[in-house]
Amino acid sequence: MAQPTYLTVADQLEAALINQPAGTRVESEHELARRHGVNRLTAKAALDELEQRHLVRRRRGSGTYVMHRYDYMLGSGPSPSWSETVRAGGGTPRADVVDLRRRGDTVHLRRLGYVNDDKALFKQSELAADLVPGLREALAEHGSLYDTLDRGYHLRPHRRVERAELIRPPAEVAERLELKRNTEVIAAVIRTHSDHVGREVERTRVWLRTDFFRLVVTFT
Amino acid sequence: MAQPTYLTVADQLEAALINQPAGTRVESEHELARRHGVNRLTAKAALDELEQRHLVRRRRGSGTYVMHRYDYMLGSGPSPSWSETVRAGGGTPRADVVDLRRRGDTVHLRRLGYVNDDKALFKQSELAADLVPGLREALAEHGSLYDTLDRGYHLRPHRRVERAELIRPPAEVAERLELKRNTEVIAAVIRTHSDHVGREVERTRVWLRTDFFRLVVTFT
DNA sequence: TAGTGGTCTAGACCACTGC
DNA sequence: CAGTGGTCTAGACCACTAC
Repeated sequence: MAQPTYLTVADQLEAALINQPAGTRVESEHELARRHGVNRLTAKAALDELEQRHLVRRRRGSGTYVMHRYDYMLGSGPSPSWSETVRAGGGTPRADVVDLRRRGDTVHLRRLGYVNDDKALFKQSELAADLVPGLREALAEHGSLYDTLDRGYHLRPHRRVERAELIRPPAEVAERLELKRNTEVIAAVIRTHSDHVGREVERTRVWLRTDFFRLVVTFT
Repeated sequence: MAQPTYLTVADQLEAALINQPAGTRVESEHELARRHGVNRLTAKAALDELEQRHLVRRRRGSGTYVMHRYDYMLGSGPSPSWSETVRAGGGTPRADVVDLRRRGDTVHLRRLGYVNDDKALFKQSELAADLVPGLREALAEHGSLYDTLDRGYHLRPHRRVERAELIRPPAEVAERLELKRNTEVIAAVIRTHSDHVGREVERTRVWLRTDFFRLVVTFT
């Protein structure tokens, strides 16, 4: 054959899945193997191939599911927040506070971002404590940090990206995002200035799983 | 065991390779399997793991070799060219003209970039024909396109990145870079303005293999 | 030609998930 | 509990590379 069996199976499956909504169940390794009359390892190779193409996600004990990927847009100008992008693409974003504590003049905030209830990103922010009293409650009310600074504290926030890159994640991030050993993440550093009080409000580092997000950078 | 065998083998091998120069030969699947008393597929899984971590490169019929990865830096300010980065990291960059033809007012240029004689990137440029007469010879003399515009034509070139992203490559690029089906590439669009003649000189699209380069974006 | 990695089979046991 | 994907074995044939 011109092409290995597992790639033929993968391509055929990709064509069948191309218009399926995210979360759709894909047939199991055993079913796929039986249907194509191949060994289970060959069927597994096909599904692993689709996972590497970021088209499906595989979970031990559960199954294989169709994935959608969202563009994480960064730019020298204003760019949409990750949650806006996810919502625009038909997904459901959510963010949970993992840790929030004050040390001196700074509030340290850690949050986990979810896409359709799957862990997708981790954010670590340092905020000027005097500008954000009662942050936990304000976050719970407004959801995104940007919206909280904007509508909760009326700070007229202005985001500025400092750096973005692909890296092998630090141990804590890998653990938090339940990453396999060999996967990279998108890492970005973002500063937010308040046009209202004329000071920097916060500095955020964010790490995003590359199977949920695709990095797109634009310069004006 | 707390960890699968192939990951233990991979981690042990990674530790042994961490300070080896690029191009160093790694033991074969058969040797690795014999030395650890495991099946060849388990040894293969370990080496594939290291390949996914971008630490080695595997070639059928030849062997497994230590890889080095270079940062591809892009920014709103001036950033080093890929060849500078490679040279600074101890590698040897080279670029070959694949195709060069004139259509109307525009010169279409296609080049392949090599790192230590391995195909690593593909560039496609459109230049203002009147500004670069005898381009082929000038390129052969100066090497990099930027240097050619600068020292060959004295155009005082000024590079500006327009967009950078990670994508599944177009078919032609995948073929030119000999990519496996599932790998993404760094894609960027760069425009060069001539401060000397006050016009745009060229527009380049470049695609880089992610096993040779790591995308790093900085904003000033 | 000898050695490499790529693919494939037919089994097996396991950890984990969801009901 | 049944079903899922993760790992592992012991084989085999093949395409390709380097000498």
